[in-house]
Amino acid sequence: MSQVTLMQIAEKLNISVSTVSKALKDYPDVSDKTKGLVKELAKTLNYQPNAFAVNLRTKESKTIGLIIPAIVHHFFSNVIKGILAQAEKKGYLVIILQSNESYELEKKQINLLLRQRVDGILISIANTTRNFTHLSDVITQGKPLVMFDKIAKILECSKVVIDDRKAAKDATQHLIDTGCKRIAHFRGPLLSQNSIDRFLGYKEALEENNFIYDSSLVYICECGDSSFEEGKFNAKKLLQDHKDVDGVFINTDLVAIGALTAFAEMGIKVPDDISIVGFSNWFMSSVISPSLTTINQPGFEMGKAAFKQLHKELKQRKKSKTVVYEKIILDTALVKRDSTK
Amino acid sequence: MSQVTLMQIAEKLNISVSTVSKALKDYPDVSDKTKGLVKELAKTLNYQPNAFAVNLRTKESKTIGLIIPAIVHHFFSNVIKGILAQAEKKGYLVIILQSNESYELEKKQINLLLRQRVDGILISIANTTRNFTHLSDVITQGKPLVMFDKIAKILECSKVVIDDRKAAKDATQHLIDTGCKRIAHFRGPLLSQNSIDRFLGYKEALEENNFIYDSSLVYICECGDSSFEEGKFNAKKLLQDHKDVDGVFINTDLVAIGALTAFAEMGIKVPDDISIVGFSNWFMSSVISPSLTTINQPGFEMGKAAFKQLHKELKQRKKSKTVVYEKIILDTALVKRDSTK
DNA sequence: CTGAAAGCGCTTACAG
DNA sequence: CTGAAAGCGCTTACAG
Repeated sequence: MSQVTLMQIAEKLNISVSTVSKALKDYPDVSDKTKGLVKELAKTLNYQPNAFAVNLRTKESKTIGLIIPAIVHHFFSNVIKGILAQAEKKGYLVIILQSNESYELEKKQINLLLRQRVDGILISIANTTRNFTHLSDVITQGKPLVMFDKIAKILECSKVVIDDRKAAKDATQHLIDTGCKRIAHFRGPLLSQNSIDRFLGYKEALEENNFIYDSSLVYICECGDSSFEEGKFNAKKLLQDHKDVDGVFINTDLVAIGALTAFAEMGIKVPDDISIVGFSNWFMSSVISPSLTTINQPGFEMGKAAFKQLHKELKQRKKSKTVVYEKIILDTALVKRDSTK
Repeated sequence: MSQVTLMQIAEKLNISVSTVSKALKDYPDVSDKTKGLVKELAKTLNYQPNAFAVNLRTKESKTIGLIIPAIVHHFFSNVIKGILAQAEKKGYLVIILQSNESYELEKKQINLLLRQRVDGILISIANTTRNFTHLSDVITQGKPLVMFDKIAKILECSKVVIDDRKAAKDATQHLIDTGCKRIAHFRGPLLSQNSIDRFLGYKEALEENNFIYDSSLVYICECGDSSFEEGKFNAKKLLQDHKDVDGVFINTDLVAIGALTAFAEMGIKVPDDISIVGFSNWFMSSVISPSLTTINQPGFEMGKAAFKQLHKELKQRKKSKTVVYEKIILDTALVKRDSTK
């Protein structure tokens, strides 16, 4: 029923609490006989060390915090899965918070985690986050912080990312290789670092192939959030503005699927009239019709790598070694499907 | 840098630790002057109470555990979102674990959470869970447990669910109302409670409308996991076995989308040749073509309701009131789209 | 090989 | 109004 303590075991065995504690932890200076007795009784009483007391003594909780912009999101939920899988292996628990792409909330959540004394923090920052002092505070307090996917470039800490620019360049190059002559781009939120990098990759591909960059072909997300609706909206606008466009590279699969839907409604044939490449490789993209050519973004692997790096730093700090920040770049790949020729 | 303690504040102010503690918590028996001084200094030093010590004293951590079969899943990620939103409001943190539909893992995770001394547990059980002692242990230990969606009917605790049977009946009735004469059912895993209830709803609708129940029209999930592939597989099998089927009620949207894809590949027209109703209302179902008629399952609301109930029980226990278990049934609704006439 | 003691940082019943 | 003291349950350096 109520919780068994070291004290209770000690009393029943007529030995001291210290000896019980040491016996359970296999200290070499306890006799095998005592160890046997203690362990047996602990087992029959179903003794579980009180984590609160252990945490207070050892100053660590074997718990980390994770802040993520959105959970209902194919890519991010895969990242979470990767983090949980790896954390479980190493005996860590994960407290998850959703920032909802809000800087204010993110800041508050960092404080919550710090107050809870988590051992480290994993974060993918909100689109609206411009100020990073709440994050540098984490590092100043001596807690490891690892950023993934949506990172702050200027912050000194470990990061796990993909090469957005290169991936976007590959996507655009694929449109060029399959014969597109005039290629538009839906670029998502203006200030998101991923969006910026993907935009730059798009531009770079155009330049390398001697295409003229035309800023009127680049559509920004008006609504702030990269959504299905936005894809529909921009697709319609695109058709009004530019009748000659024959290819679009779209920032995110969800938006691409919105565009695909709008094109279908308007009788535009994909890929015959317009080719589309998305980004992320959501499951949905493989079952929509036409299925969507896209860039595979390895969410599960990213989650695993992020936790691994955090764990590495946790160990380095424990041994008072100098912590080495790393930037881990995961591979992306173009997944060719039916929305391109 | 390193953490400020009550002791440090007390020394700087030349008062006792007890007074500092009480001042910060606005005890009425501390002078306003002292309170002012303490609070001011606490603020400038950025004092944060050490959660480990507070937990040890108060025997609660304001943290709950959540075990869920899968995270990369539209419905469950919505539930998580609802839980986190509500937990945040009440000042609780949530440790999330994924059981992967494995009973063994689920059992281990319950123990992990118990050892961590979470204040309560929220769970949707694995399909493979037959034995519930790990769950009744939670209740025996005096910790509140609330189950949602995938519940164990025999366990005495609060539950938040939908009426799977009624919803399935509505789905089947819709097929009947739109003219289907011979209706198949893809029922998912044999032993999952939800699957059983949905199957019973299907059967009930048939009976009420004087349709003859034909068990050869019911397809079980062979692979154990309700997947896209399973939908494709069963759809093909269905066409081989029964040329006369003109409607299918499918257990889960993902499987239904698999079936939709297989039908498209084989030149079967939906809904002209066969009508389909899914279950869950995944986002995907609204963008696929033809869009899928389905049952809306309110994930976000379910998450909110589950946390609310847990919180209620937490408060009841704290006040030593008798805890009243509740069964909360949330409304579902048929969402008519293009896969039915 | 065993145990007494100190201490992690807080809360709260009690004394003054 | 303030403070000394006990205690939450554990860990570990130290003494014997």
